[in-house]
Amino acid sequence: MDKRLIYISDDEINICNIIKSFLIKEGFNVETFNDGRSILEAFNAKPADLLVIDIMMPEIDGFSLCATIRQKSSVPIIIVSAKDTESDKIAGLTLGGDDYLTKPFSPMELIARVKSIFRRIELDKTNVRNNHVIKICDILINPNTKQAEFDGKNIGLTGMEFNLLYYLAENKDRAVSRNELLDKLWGFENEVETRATDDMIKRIRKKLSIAGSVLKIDTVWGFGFKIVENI
Amino acid sequence: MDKRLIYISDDEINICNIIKSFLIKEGFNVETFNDGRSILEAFNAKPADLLVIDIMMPEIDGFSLCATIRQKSSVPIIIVSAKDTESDKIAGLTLGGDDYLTKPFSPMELIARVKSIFRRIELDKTNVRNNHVIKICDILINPNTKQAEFDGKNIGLTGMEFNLLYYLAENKDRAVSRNELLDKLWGFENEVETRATDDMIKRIRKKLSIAGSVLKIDTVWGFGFKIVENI
DNA sequence: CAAAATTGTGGCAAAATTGTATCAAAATCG
DNA sequence: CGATTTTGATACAATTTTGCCACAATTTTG
Repeated sequence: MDKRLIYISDDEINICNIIKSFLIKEGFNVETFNDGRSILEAFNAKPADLLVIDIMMPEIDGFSLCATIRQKSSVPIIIVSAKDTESDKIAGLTLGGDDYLTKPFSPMELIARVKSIFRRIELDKTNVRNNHVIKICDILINPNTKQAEFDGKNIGLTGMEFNLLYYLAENKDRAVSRNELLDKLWGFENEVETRATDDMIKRIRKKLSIAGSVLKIDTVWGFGFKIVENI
Repeated sequence: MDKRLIYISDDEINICNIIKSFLIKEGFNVETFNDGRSILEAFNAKPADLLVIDIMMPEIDGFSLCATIRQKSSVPIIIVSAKDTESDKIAGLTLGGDDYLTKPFSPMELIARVKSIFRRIELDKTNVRNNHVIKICDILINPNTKQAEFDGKNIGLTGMEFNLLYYLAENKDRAVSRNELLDKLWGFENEVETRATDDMIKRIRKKLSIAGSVLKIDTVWGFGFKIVENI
Protein backbone atom coordinates (compact mmCIF):
# COMPACT_ATOMS: atom_id res chain seq x y z
CA MET A 1 0.00 0.00 0.00
CA ASP A 2 1.10 3.55 -0.68
CA LYS A 3 2.04 5.74 2.23
CA ARG A 4 -0.98 7.39 3.70
CA LEU A 5 -1.25 11.15 3.25
CA ILE A 6 -2.05 13.33 6.25
CA TYR A 7 -2.84 17.04 6.20
CA ILE A 8 -2.24 19.13 9.31
CA SER A 9 -3.65 22.57 9.85
CA ASP A 10 -2.72 24.74 12.83
CA ASP A 11 -1.88 28.43 13.01
CA GLU A 12 1.02 27.70 15.33
CA ILE A 13 3.77 26.71 12.96
CA ASN A 14 5.77 25.03 15.70
CA ILE A 15 2.98 22.63 16.51
CA CYS A 16 2.58 21.75 12.86
CA ASN A 17 6.24 20.96 12.59
CA ILE A 18 6.40 18.85 15.72
CA ILE A 19 3.42 16.74 14.70
CA LYS A 20 4.73 16.52 11.18
CA SER A 21 8.13 15.19 12.26
CA PHE A 22 6.55 12.54 14.45
CA LEU A 23 4.14 11.40 11.77
CA ILE A 24 6.86 11.26 9.13
CA LYS A 25 8.95 9.14 11.47
CA GLU A 26 6.01 6.72 11.53
CA GLY A 27 5.99 6.48 7.76
CA PHE A 28 3.22 8.87 6.78
CA ASN A 29 3.33 11.53 4.11
CA VAL A 30 2.49 14.86 5.68
CA GLU A 31 1.66 18.34 4.48
CA THR A 32 1.03 21.27 6.78
CA PHE A 33 -1.15 24.36 6.46
CA ASN A 34 -1.67 27.36 8.70
CA ASP A 35 -5.25 28.33 8.11
CA GLY A 36 -8.58 26.77 7.33
CA ARG A 37 -8.92 27.99 3.78
CA SER A 38 -5.64 26.63 2.50
CA ILE A 39 -6.17 23.12 3.87
CA LEU A 40 -9.66 23.07 2.38
CA GLU A 41 -8.38 24.09 -1.03
CA ALA A 42 -5.58 21.55 -0.85
CA PHE A 43 -8.04 18.85 0.13
CA ASN A 44 -10.36 19.69 -2.73
CA ALA A 45 -7.45 19.56 -5.14
CA LYS A 46 -6.02 16.36 -3.72
CA PRO A 47 -7.84 14.46 -0.97
CA ALA A 48 -5.78 13.25 1.98
CA ASP A 49 -6.30 10.07 4.00
CA LEU A 50 -6.65 11.89 7.31
CA LEU A 51 -6.87 15.47 8.57
CA VAL A 52 -5.57 16.93 11.83
CA ILE A 53 -7.10 20.34 12.35
CA ASP A 54 -7.04 23.01 15.02
CA ILE A 55 -10.23 24.77 16.07
CA MET A 56 -8.92 28.30 16.25
CA MET A 57 -7.57 29.19 12.86
CA PRO A 58 -7.66 32.24 10.62
CA GLU A 59 -9.99 32.38 7.61
CA ILE A 60 -12.10 29.31 8.39
CA ASP A 61 -12.40 27.89 11.90
CA GLY A 62 -12.04 24.20 12.62
CA PHE A 63 -15.72 23.56 13.32
CA SER A 64 -16.89 25.03 10.02
CA LEU A 65 -14.11 23.26 8.20
CA CYS A 66 -15.07 19.94 9.74
CA ALA A 67 -18.71 20.34 8.81
CA THR A 68 -17.89 21.51 5.29
CA ILE A 69 -15.59 18.61 4.54
CA ARG A 70 -17.95 16.09 6.07
CA GLN A 71 -20.66 17.09 3.62
CA LYS A 72 -18.67 15.69 0.75
CA SER A 73 -16.12 13.32 2.18
CA SER A 74 -15.77 10.56 4.72
CA VAL A 75 -12.13 11.35 5.39
CA PRO A 76 -11.25 10.84 9.08
CA ILE A 77 -10.72 14.07 11.01
CA ILE A 78 -8.88 14.56 14.28
CA ILE A 79 -9.54 17.88 16.00
CA VAL A 80 -6.88 19.34 18.26
CA SER A 81 -7.60 22.41 20.33
CA ALA A 82 -6.71 24.37 23.41
CA LYS A 83 -10.43 24.64 24.07
CA ASP A 84 -11.08 21.88 26.57
CA THR A 85 -14.64 22.50 27.66
CA GLU A 86 -17.17 19.71 27.40
CA SER A 87 -19.30 21.64 24.94
CA ASP A 88 -16.37 22.21 22.60
CA LYS A 89 -15.50 18.54 22.55
CA ILE A 90 -19.07 17.52 21.94
CA ALA A 91 -19.45 20.10 19.19
CA GLY A 92 -16.30 18.86 17.48
CA LEU A 93 -17.26 15.23 17.68
CA THR A 94 -20.82 15.90 16.60
CA LEU A 95 -19.90 18.00 13.59
CA GLY A 96 -18.00 15.10 12.08
CA GLY A 97 -14.77 14.80 14.04
CA ASP A 98 -13.48 11.29 14.67
CA ASP A 99 -11.46 12.35 17.68
CA TYR A 100 -10.81 15.43 19.82
CA LEU A 101 -7.52 16.08 21.55
CA THR A 102 -6.87 18.99 23.91
CA LYS A 103 -3.62 20.90 23.83
CA PRO A 104 -1.11 20.34 25.08
CA PHE A 105 -1.11 16.73 23.98
CA SER A 106 1.57 14.12 23.60
CA PRO A 107 2.61 13.56 20.00
CA MET A 108 2.86 9.84 20.75
CA GLU A 109 -0.75 9.80 21.81
CA LEU A 110 -1.75 11.55 18.62
CA ILE A 111 0.07 8.91 16.63
CA ALA A 112 -1.63 6.14 18.58
CA ARG A 113 -5.00 7.72 17.82
CA VAL A 114 -4.17 8.15 14.15
CA LYS A 115 -3.23 4.52 13.92
CA SER A 116 -6.33 3.50 15.84
CA ILE A 117 -8.52 5.29 13.30
CA PHE A 118 -6.75 3.67 10.35
CA ARG A 119 -7.10 0.30 12.02
CA ARG A 120 -10.81 0.91 12.50
CA ILE A 121 -11.17 1.71 8.80
CA GLU A 122 -9.28 -1.44 7.82
CA LEU A 123 -11.41 -3.53 10.15
CA ASP A 124 -14.58 -2.09 8.65
CA LYS A 125 -13.29 -2.62 5.13
CA THR A 126 -12.40 -6.27 5.62
CA ASN A 127 -15.64 -6.82 7.46
CA VAL A 128 -17.69 -5.80 4.46
CA ARG A 129 -15.50 -7.52 1.94
CA ASN A 130 -13.66 -10.52 3.20
CA ASN A 131 -15.40 -13.19 5.03
CA HIS A 132 -13.08 -15.91 6.04
CA VAL A 133 -11.66 -17.81 3.09
CA ILE A 134 -10.83 -21.38 4.03
CA LYS A 135 -8.18 -23.45 2.34
CA ILE A 136 -8.43 -27.11 3.14
CA CYS A 137 -6.36 -29.74 1.46
CA ASP A 138 -6.33 -28.68 -2.20
CA ILE A 139 -9.63 -26.81 -2.10
CA LEU A 140 -10.15 -23.09 -1.63
CA ILE A 141 -13.52 -22.25 -0.16
CA ASN A 142 -14.49 -18.62 -0.68
CA PRO A 143 -17.72 -17.41 0.92
CA ASN A 144 -17.47 -14.06 -0.86
CA THR A 145 -17.88 -15.57 -4.27
CA LYS A 146 -19.67 -18.62 -2.90
CA GLN A 147 -17.32 -20.79 -4.87
CA ALA A 148 -15.09 -23.70 -4.03
CA GLU A 149 -12.02 -23.78 -6.22
CA PHE A 150 -9.55 -26.47 -7.16
CA ASP A 151 -6.46 -25.33 -8.97
CA GLY A 152 -7.96 -21.90 -9.47
CA LYS A 153 -11.15 -23.02 -11.14
CA ASN A 154 -14.64 -23.23 -9.77
CA ILE A 155 -15.82 -26.77 -9.12
CA GLY A 156 -19.45 -25.70 -9.56
CA LEU A 157 -21.14 -26.30 -6.25
CA THR A 158 -24.72 -25.17 -5.86
CA GLY A 159 -25.70 -22.88 -2.99
CA MET A 160 -26.72 -25.62 -0.63
CA GLU A 161 -23.74 -27.78 -1.51
CA PHE A 162 -21.44 -24.83 -0.90
CA ASN A 163 -22.96 -24.08 2.49
CA LEU A 164 -22.58 -27.68 3.56
CA LEU A 165 -18.95 -27.91 2.49
CA TYR A 166 -18.19 -24.57 4.13
CA TYR A 167 -19.79 -25.71 7.37
CA LEU A 168 -17.81 -28.95 7.41
CA ALA A 169 -14.61 -27.06 6.62
CA GLU A 170 -15.26 -24.59 9.44
CA ASN A 171 -15.65 -27.58 11.73
CA LYS A 172 -12.85 -29.66 10.33
CA ASP A 173 -11.51 -32.46 12.49
CA ARG A 174 -14.88 -32.61 14.23
CA ALA A 175 -17.66 -35.00 13.36
CA VAL A 176 -20.88 -33.17 12.54
CA SER A 177 -24.15 -35.02 13.01
CA ARG A 178 -26.86 -35.13 10.38
CA ASN A 179 -29.24 -33.43 12.78
CA GLU A 180 -26.81 -30.59 13.35
CA LEU A 181 -26.58 -30.09 9.62
CA LEU A 182 -30.35 -30.11 9.25
CA ASP A 183 -30.67 -27.53 12.04
CA LYS A 184 -27.92 -25.23 10.89
CA LEU A 185 -28.23 -25.44 7.11
CA TRP A 186 -31.77 -26.47 6.32
CA GLY A 187 -33.28 -24.61 9.25
CA PHE A 188 -35.23 -25.80 12.21
CA GLU A 189 -38.66 -25.41 10.69
CA ASN A 190 -37.80 -27.12 7.42
CA GLU A 191 -39.22 -30.61 7.40
CA VAL A 192 -37.01 -32.77 5.30
CA GLU A 193 -35.81 -36.35 5.37
CA THR A 194 -32.54 -36.96 7.18
CA ARG A 195 -31.22 -38.56 4.02
CA ALA A 196 -31.27 -35.19 2.28
CA THR A 197 -27.87 -34.58 3.89
CA ASP A 198 -26.54 -37.75 2.30
CA ASP A 199 -27.71 -36.54 -1.07
CA MET A 200 -25.83 -33.28 -0.69
CA ILE A 201 -22.69 -35.07 0.47
CA LYS A 202 -22.99 -37.41 -2.48
CA ARG A 203 -23.09 -34.51 -4.90
CA ILE A 204 -20.24 -32.64 -3.26
CA ARG A 205 -18.05 -35.74 -3.34
CA LYS A 206 -18.82 -36.25 -6.99
CA LYS A 207 -17.95 -32.67 -7.92
CA LEU A 208 -14.76 -32.78 -5.86
CA SER A 209 -13.74 -35.97 -7.57
CA ILE A 210 -14.58 -34.72 -11.06
CA ALA A 211 -12.52 -31.60 -10.42
CA GLY A 212 -9.56 -33.79 -9.50
CA SER A 213 -9.36 -32.93 -5.81
CA VAL A 214 -8.20 -35.45 -3.24
CA LEU A 215 -10.19 -33.84 -0.44
CA LYS A 216 -12.29 -36.51 1.21
CA ILE A 217 -15.44 -36.17 3.28
CA ASP A 218 -15.44 -39.00 5.80
CA THR A 219 -18.61 -40.72 6.87
CA VAL A 220 -18.98 -41.21 10.62
CA TRP A 221 -21.07 -44.31 10.77
CA GLY A 222 -24.42 -43.91 12.46
CA PHE A 223 -23.75 -40.20 13.10
CA GLY A 224 -22.77 -37.87 10.32
CA PHE A 225 -19.74 -36.60 8.47
CA LYS A 226 -16.39 -34.94 8.98
CA ILE A 227 -13.52 -33.51 7.01
CA VAL A 228 -10.08 -34.48 8.24
CA GLU A 229 -7.15 -32.31 7.33
CA ASN A 230 -4.70 -34.99 6.28
CA ILE A 231 -1.38 -33.24 5.96
CA MET B 1 -32.42 -0.50 12.14
CA ASP B 2 -32.53 -2.28 15.44
CA LYS B 3 -31.27 -0.53 18.51
CA ARG B 4 -27.55 -0.97 18.93
CA LEU B 5 -26.37 -3.05 21.84
CA ILE B 6 -23.64 -1.74 24.13
CA TYR B 7 -21.88 -3.65 26.91
CA ILE B 8 -20.29 -1.74 29.78
CA SER B 9 -17.82 -3.23 32.19
CA ASP B 10 -16.56 -1.38 35.25
CA ASP B 11 -16.03 -2.57 38.81
CA GLU B 12 -17.61 0.59 40.12
CA ILE B 13 -21.29 -0.13 39.91
CA ASN B 14 -22.21 3.54 40.15
CA ILE B 15 -20.25 4.40 37.07
CA CYS B 16 -21.88 1.58 35.16
CA ASN B 17 -25.29 2.84 36.10
CA ILE B 18 -24.62 6.45 35.23
CA ILE B 19 -23.26 5.58 31.82
CA LYS B 20 -26.04 3.12 31.27
CA SER B 21 -28.77 5.64 31.98
CA PHE B 22 -27.27 8.18 29.63
CA LEU B 23 -26.85 5.66 26.83
CA ILE B 24 -30.37 4.33 27.25
CA LYS B 25 -31.69 7.88 27.04
CA GLU B 26 -29.95 8.07 23.67
CA GLY B 27 -31.76 5.01 22.43
CA PHE B 28 -29.18 2.28 22.94
CA ASN B 29 -29.68 -1.12 24.50
CA VAL B 30 -27.24 -1.50 27.35
CA GLU B 31 -26.02 -4.29 29.59
CA THR B 32 -23.53 -3.82 32.41
CA PHE B 33 -20.92 -6.10 33.95
CA ASN B 34 -18.54 -5.67 36.84
CA ASP B 35 -15.52 -7.71 35.87
CA GLY B 36 -13.59 -8.70 32.79
CA ARG B 37 -14.58 -12.34 32.70
CA SER B 38 -18.31 -11.82 32.74
CA ILE B 39 -18.32 -9.29 29.89
CA LEU B 40 -16.11 -11.61 27.84
CA GLU B 41 -18.45 -14.53 28.39
CA ALA B 42 -21.46 -12.42 27.55
CA PHE B 43 -19.79 -11.16 24.40
CA ASN B 44 -18.92 -14.67 23.29
CA ALA B 45 -22.49 -15.75 23.86
CA LYS B 46 -24.03 -12.69 22.21
CA PRO B 47 -21.82 -10.11 20.49
CA ALA B 48 -22.55 -6.46 21.20
CA ASP B 49 -22.15 -3.54 18.81
CA LEU B 50 -19.76 -1.63 21.08
CA LEU B 51 -17.91 -2.19 24.34
CA VAL B 52 -17.03 0.31 27.06
CA ILE B 53 -14.46 -1.21 29.39
CA ASP B 54 -12.45 -0.10 32.38
CA ILE B 55 -8.77 -0.96 32.71
CA MET B 56 -8.72 -1.93 36.35
CA MET B 57 -11.13 -4.77 36.80
CA PRO B 58 -11.17 -8.03 38.74
CA GLU B 59 -10.58 -11.36 36.96
CA ILE B 60 -9.40 -10.00 33.61
CA ASP B 61 -7.96 -6.51 33.23
CA GLY B 62 -9.05 -4.19 30.45
CA PHE B 63 -5.85 -4.45 28.41
CA SER B 64 -5.95 -8.24 28.23
CA LEU B 65 -9.66 -8.15 27.53
CA CYS B 66 -9.16 -5.69 24.69
CA ALA B 67 -6.42 -7.79 23.11
CA THR B 68 -8.41 -11.01 23.53
CA ILE B 69 -11.54 -9.67 21.93
CA ARG B 70 -9.62 -7.99 19.11
CA GLN B 71 -8.21 -11.37 18.07
CA LYS B 72 -11.59 -12.55 16.99
CA SER B 73 -13.80 -9.52 16.58
CA SER B 74 -13.75 -6.06 15.08
CA VAL B 75 -16.26 -4.69 17.59
CA PRO B 76 -15.44 -1.09 18.56
CA ILE B 77 -14.00 -0.70 22.05
CA ILE B 78 -13.86 2.41 24.21
CA ILE B 79 -11.50 2.21 27.14
CA VAL B 80 -12.21 4.29 30.23
CA SER B 81 -9.73 4.48 33.05
CA ALA B 82 -8.44 6.51 35.96
CA LYS B 83 -4.95 5.83 34.64
CA ASP B 84 -4.10 8.94 32.68
CA THR B 85 -0.44 8.49 31.84
CA GLU B 86 0.68 8.71 28.26
CA SER B 87 1.90 5.12 28.25
CA ASP B 88 -1.43 3.80 29.46
CA LYS B 89 -3.30 5.65 26.74
CA ILE B 90 -0.92 4.46 24.07
CA ALA B 91 -1.10 0.90 25.33
CA GLY B 92 -4.88 0.95 25.28
CA LEU B 93 -5.12 2.42 21.81
CA THR B 94 -2.44 0.11 20.45
CA LEU B 95 -3.96 -3.05 21.85
CA GLY B 96 -7.11 -2.50 19.88
CA GLY B 97 -9.01 0.28 21.61
CA ASP B 98 -10.86 2.75 19.41
CA ASP B 99 -10.82 5.44 22.06
CA TYR B 100 -9.43 6.11 25.52
CA LEU B 101 -11.17 8.31 28.06
CA THR B 102 -9.72 9.22 31.44
CA LYS B 103 -11.88 9.34 34.54
CA PRO B 104 -13.57 11.40 35.56
CA PHE B 105 -15.18 12.03 32.22
CA SER B 106 -18.38 13.68 31.15
CA PRO B 107 -21.11 11.21 30.17
CA MET B 108 -22.09 13.55 27.37
CA GLU B 109 -18.61 13.35 25.95
CA LEU B 110 -18.71 9.57 26.10
CA ILE B 111 -21.96 9.59 24.18
CA ALA B 112 -20.50 11.95 21.57
CA ARG B 113 -17.57 9.57 21.15
CA VAL B 114 -19.82 6.54 20.92
CA LYS B 115 -21.83 8.23 18.20
CA SER B 116 -18.68 9.34 16.44
CA ILE B 117 -17.48 5.73 16.24
CA PHE B 118 -20.80 4.49 14.89
CA ARG B 119 -20.77 7.28 12.33
CA ARG B 120 -17.27 6.26 11.27
CA ILE B 121 -18.44 2.68 10.76
CA GLU B 122 -21.40 3.84 8.68
CA LEU B 123 -19.18 6.09 6.59
CA ASP B 124 -16.80 3.23 5.95
CA LYS B 125 -19.65 0.97 5.02
CA THR B 126 -21.30 3.24 2.48
CA ASN B 127 -18.28 4.94 0.95
CA VAL B 128 -16.48 2.05 -0.60
CA ARG B 129 -14.88 4.33 -3.10
CA ASN B 130 -16.31 7.47 -4.55
CA ASN B 131 -16.09 8.80 -8.06
CA HIS B 132 -13.44 6.44 -9.15
CA VAL B 133 -13.13 5.27 -12.74
CA ILE B 134 -13.15 1.48 -12.86
CA LYS B 135 -11.77 -0.58 -15.69
CA ILE B 136 -12.98 -4.13 -15.59
CA CYS B 137 -12.31 -6.61 -18.32
CA ASP B 138 -12.84 -4.59 -21.52
CA ILE B 139 -15.25 -2.08 -20.03
CA LEU B 140 -14.43 1.37 -18.67
CA ILE B 141 -16.92 2.55 -16.07
CA ASN B 142 -16.82 6.28 -15.42
CA PRO B 143 -19.02 7.59 -12.61
CA ASN B 144 -18.32 11.20 -13.54
CA THR B 145 -19.87 10.92 -16.98
CA LYS B 146 -22.14 8.05 -15.89
CA GLN B 147 -21.06 6.14 -18.95
CA ALA B 148 -19.74 2.67 -19.48
CA GLU B 149 -17.48 2.48 -22.51
CA PHE B 150 -16.28 -0.36 -24.69
CA ASP B 151 -13.50 0.41 -27.11
CA GLY B 152 -13.90 4.13 -26.44
CA LYS B 153 -17.59 4.36 -27.21
CA ASN B 154 -20.52 4.61 -24.86
CA ILE B 155 -22.59 1.44 -24.66
CA GLY B 156 -25.69 3.45 -23.71
CA LEU B 157 -26.65 2.34 -20.23
CA THR B 158 -29.51 4.14 -18.54
CA GLY B 159 -29.02 5.69 -15.10
CA MET B 160 -30.23 2.73 -13.12
CA GLU B 161 -28.38 0.27 -15.30
CA PHE B 162 -25.20 2.25 -14.86
CA ASN B 163 -25.56 2.37 -11.08
CA LEU B 164 -26.07 -1.36 -10.91
CA LEU B 165 -23.07 -2.14 -13.09
CA TYR B 166 -20.94 0.30 -11.12
CA TYR B 167 -21.96 -1.27 -7.84
CA LEU B 168 -21.16 -4.75 -9.06
CA ALA B 169 -17.83 -3.53 -10.41
CA GLU B 170 -16.98 -1.87 -7.08
CA ASN B 171 -17.70 -5.18 -5.43
CA LYS B 172 -16.12 -7.42 -7.99
CA ASP B 173 -15.21 -10.91 -6.88
CA ARG B 174 -17.95 -10.72 -4.28
CA ALA B 175 -21.44 -12.09 -4.72
CA VAL B 176 -24.02 -9.37 -4.12
CA SER B 177 -27.47 -10.41 -3.03
CA ARG B 178 -30.62 -9.11 -4.66
CA ASN B 179 -31.68 -7.60 -1.34
CA GLU B 180 -28.41 -5.73 -1.00
CA LEU B 181 -28.94 -4.29 -4.47
CA LEU B 182 -32.47 -3.24 -3.62
CA ASP B 183 -31.26 -1.59 -0.41
CA LYS B 184 -28.28 0.19 -1.88
CA LEU B 185 -29.57 1.14 -5.33
CA TRP B 186 -33.33 1.29 -5.14
CA GLY B 187 -33.35 2.54 -1.56
CA PHE B 188 -34.58 0.99 1.61
CA GLU B 189 -38.04 2.56 1.56
CA ASN B 190 -38.71 1.78 -2.09
CA GLU B 191 -41.06 -1.15 -2.33
CA VAL B 192 -40.30 -2.98 -5.49
CA GLU B 193 -40.38 -6.56 -6.64
CA THR B 194 -37.18 -8.50 -6.16
CA ARG B 195 -37.29 -9.39 -9.82
CA ALA B 196 -36.65 -5.76 -10.76
CA THR B 197 -32.97 -6.54 -10.26
CA ASP B 198 -33.18 -9.36 -12.78
CA ASP B 199 -34.68 -7.01 -15.31
CA MET B 200 -31.82 -4.55 -14.94
CA ILE B 201 -29.25 -7.30 -15.18
CA LYS B 202 -30.92 -8.62 -18.29
CA ARG B 203 -30.75 -5.19 -19.94
CA ILE B 204 -27.15 -4.61 -18.95
CA ARG B 205 -26.14 -8.01 -20.31
CA LYS B 206 -27.87 -7.28 -23.57
CA LYS B 207 -26.16 -3.91 -24.00
CA LEU B 208 -22.78 -5.37 -23.08
CA SER B 209 -23.25 -8.12 -25.59
CA ILE B 210 -24.46 -5.77 -28.36
CA ALA B 211 -21.45 -3.54 -27.78
CA GLY B 212 -19.19 -6.55 -28.28
CA SER B 213 -17.85 -6.80 -24.75
CA VAL B 214 -16.93 -10.14 -23.22
CA LEU B 215 -17.60 -8.93 -19.66
CA LYS B 216 -19.95 -11.38 -18.00
CA ILE B 217 -22.25 -10.89 -15.05
CA ASP B 218 -22.53 -14.21 -13.25
CA THR B 219 -25.73 -15.35 -11.63
CA VAL B 220 -25.30 -16.77 -8.15
CA TRP B 221 -28.19 -19.14 -7.96
CA GLY B 222 -30.68 -18.43 -5.21
CA PHE B 223 -28.70 -15.36 -4.10
CA GLY B 224 -27.79 -12.66 -6.56
CA PHE B 225 -25.08 -11.68 -8.98
CA LYS B 226 -21.38 -11.07 -9.23
CA ILE B 227 -18.74 -9.91 -11.64
CA VAL B 228 -15.61 -12.00 -11.71
CA GLU B 229 -12.44 -10.48 -13.02
CA ASN B 230 -11.31 -13.26 -15.30
CA ILE B 231 -7.75 -12.43 -16.16
C1' DC C 1 -22.05 -66.14 9.25
C1' DA C 2 -26.53 -64.05 8.76
C1' DA C 3 -29.70 -60.56 9.78
C1' DA C 4 -30.30 -55.80 10.61
C1' DA C 5 -28.99 -51.23 10.16
C1' DT C 6 -26.90 -47.82 7.66
C1' DT C 7 -24.85 -45.70 3.73
C1' DG C 8 -23.70 -45.16 -1.50
C1' DT C 9 -25.58 -44.67 -6.23
C1' DG C 10 -28.32 -43.53 -10.20
C1' DG C 11 -32.38 -41.78 -11.86
C1' DC C 12 -36.44 -38.95 -11.61
C1' DA C 13 -39.68 -35.37 -10.97
C1' DA C 14 -41.42 -31.63 -8.20
C1' DA C 15 -40.17 -27.22 -6.71
C1' DA C 16 -37.61 -23.21 -6.93
C1' DT C 17 -35.30 -19.96 -9.52
C1' DT C 18 -33.92 -17.51 -13.49
C1' DG C 19 -34.25 -15.93 -18.55
C1' DT C 20 -37.10 -13.77 -22.08
C1' DA C 21 -40.61 -11.22 -24.28
C1' DT C 22 -44.08 -8.00 -23.94
C1' DC C 23 -46.66 -4.36 -21.98
C1' DA C 24 -48.07 -0.48 -19.29
C1' DA C 25 -47.03 2.89 -15.82
C1' DA C 26 -43.86 6.40 -14.58
C1' DA C 27 -40.41 9.53 -15.44
C1' DT C 28 -37.99 12.56 -18.46
C1' DC C 29 -37.55 15.86 -21.99
C1' DG C 30 -38.30 19.12 -25.51
C1' DC D 1 -48.71 18.80 -23.36
C1' DG D 2 -47.13 15.04 -26.34
C1' DA D 3 -43.29 12.06 -27.47
C1' DT D 4 -39.78 9.32 -25.91
C1' DT D 5 -37.26 6.79 -22.68
C1' DT D 6 -36.94 4.28 -18.64
C1' DT D 7 -38.38 0.85 -15.56
C1' DG D 8 -41.26 -2.27 -12.98
C1' DA D 9 -44.74 -5.97 -13.57
C1' DT D 10 -46.69 -10.09 -15.65
C1' DA D 11 -46.76 -14.36 -18.01
C1' DC D 12 -44.52 -18.11 -19.61
C1' DA D 13 -40.50 -20.91 -20.98
C1' DA D 14 -36.14 -22.79 -19.69
C1' DT D 15 -33.07 -24.10 -16.40
C1' DT D 16 -31.30 -25.58 -12.05
C1' DT D 17 -31.68 -27.43 -7.72
C1' DT D 18 -32.86 -30.79 -4.58
C1' DG D 19 -35.56 -34.15 -2.08
C1' DC D 20 -37.03 -38.80 -2.64
C1' DC D 21 -37.19 -43.53 -4.12
C1' DA D 22 -35.46 -48.06 -5.13
C1' DC D 23 -31.84 -50.91 -4.90
C1' DA D 24 -26.96 -52.15 -4.23
C1' DA D 25 -23.12 -52.06 -1.16
C1' DT D 26 -21.19 -51.78 3.24
C1' DT D 27 -20.88 -52.02 8.20
C1' DT D 28 -22.51 -53.45 12.58
C1' DT D 29 -24.39 -56.70 15.68
C1' DG D 30 -25.82 -60.98 17.59
